[in-house]
Amino acid sequence: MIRRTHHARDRGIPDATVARLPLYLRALNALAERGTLTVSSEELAAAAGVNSAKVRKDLSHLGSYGTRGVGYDVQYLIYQISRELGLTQDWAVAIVGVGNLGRALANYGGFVSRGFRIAALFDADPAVVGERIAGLVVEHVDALESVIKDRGISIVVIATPASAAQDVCDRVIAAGVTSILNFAPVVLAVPPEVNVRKVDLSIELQILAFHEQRKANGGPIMADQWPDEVGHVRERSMGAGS
Amino acid sequence: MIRRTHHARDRGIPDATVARLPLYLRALNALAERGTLTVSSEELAAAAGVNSAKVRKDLSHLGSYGTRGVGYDVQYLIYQISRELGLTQDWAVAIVGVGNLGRALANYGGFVSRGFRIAALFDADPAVVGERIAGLVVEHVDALESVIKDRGISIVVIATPASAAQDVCDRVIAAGVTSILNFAPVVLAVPPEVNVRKVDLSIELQILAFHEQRKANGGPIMADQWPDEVGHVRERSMGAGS
DNA sequence: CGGTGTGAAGTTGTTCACAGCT
DNA sequence: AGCTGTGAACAACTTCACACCG
Repeated sequence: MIRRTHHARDRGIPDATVARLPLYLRALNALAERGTLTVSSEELAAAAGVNSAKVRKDLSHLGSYGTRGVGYDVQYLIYQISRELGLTQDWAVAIVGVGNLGRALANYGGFVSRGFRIAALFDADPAVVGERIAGLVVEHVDALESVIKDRGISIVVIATPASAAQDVCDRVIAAGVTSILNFAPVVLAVPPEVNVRKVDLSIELQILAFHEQRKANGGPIMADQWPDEVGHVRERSMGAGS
Repeated sequence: MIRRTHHARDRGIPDATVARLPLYLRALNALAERGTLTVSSEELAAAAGVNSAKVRKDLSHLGSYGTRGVGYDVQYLIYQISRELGLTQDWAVAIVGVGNLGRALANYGGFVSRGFRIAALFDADPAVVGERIAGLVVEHVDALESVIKDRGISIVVIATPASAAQDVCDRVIAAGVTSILNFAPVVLAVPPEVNVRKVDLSIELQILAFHEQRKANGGPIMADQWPDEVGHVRERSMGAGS
């Protein structure tokens, strides 16, 4: 299936490590701004909220960029991580779906700050098309394919309603996009070479609720029954043949 | 012994499983709406985008709710997962920071749909305080503590600028909140009994960029040097030896 | 038969602890 | 002395494969 094992060159960076590199990068940028020149794994770990052994192992996957007895050169490490993440080039990003969330994303400074440039906004609603947001004119989603090709867009953010997401997804993939950030609450079906990351607000809340509930009722086992009026019995209800 | 599974009884559901339950729940709701009565692990797996063995193992952590040879009763499973996640009660949620993102969250229907009720909006900007959004009047952040207590708010969403996030975090924790969903791009420092989940838009993009870059340059090793000359000559290999 | 529930094997990620470099 | 880099132990998660049941 999805195996990312090419006979390991230096380039076999574990997913878990990749997910933490942006965190280190942010911490390093903060340190750099304060004029810090070098940082130990211990300090970087504290700033990123992880364990120091993890920092050292993560960074060792990029190469030996530290100095024993001293630590890591902040600027050098920023450069190496940026390069590894591909942030030394800039990426043209399109946002599809300019509702509340799409607008928030378009106006979100954090995107632009590193390597990412929002190059197009799309919506299907004629009332929204033509509107100017964050310096861009919203285009009709009909133009998706041509704009993606013309502007070299390589990452697409889907911020449409759930019902439109799969269709948009299919179209951008057909247009050659292989990296998608999906905010719609659906599981997108994509071919294996396409990379999808998902951000789902309500799932995050549900996970919090789980832990909150567990904290609340110290552990007693709750009644394992339906509310009475439902009157459900396990063995039934599937009797009907097709 | 920093063991997450402290004195838990048989209800020790793995984190990875908890994170997938909302996914199953959504898939099951979709099935229920189409009138489906039972579902096999294979079908549910397809709908949730995971492997079927994973579905069975995940569900087995909740109890034996399937029927061999048949599958799972959709309604019954919806109820059990909802109960496990704590969605049979409803949770009062506050959003702090009513910028673009905060507004989008306040208006996002997905929250309200299951168990979550947005009970307060806060901002520090006097120009925003008093504004009516999604049926709620934005309150000044000064009222944070009292409103949290009065309305029984148990989950707080932080959608402030990075600079304000830690302060807001400290205050809501002091007011008794132990579940936080953080959208600000900072690592929040919290005591161990507090649960923080983080959603970071720019980190997701950076992870995508990493994979996109790797796809682009099939595998050749790139120049491993500073643009200028920093003179770090790479000298690797000879790793093990002990 | 068809499909769940689950030991066991396999994989990935985390943490420890220390050798070895600066 | 101090701190990195890393084998090795450990822990978590995933997948397999099959006994068992309806």
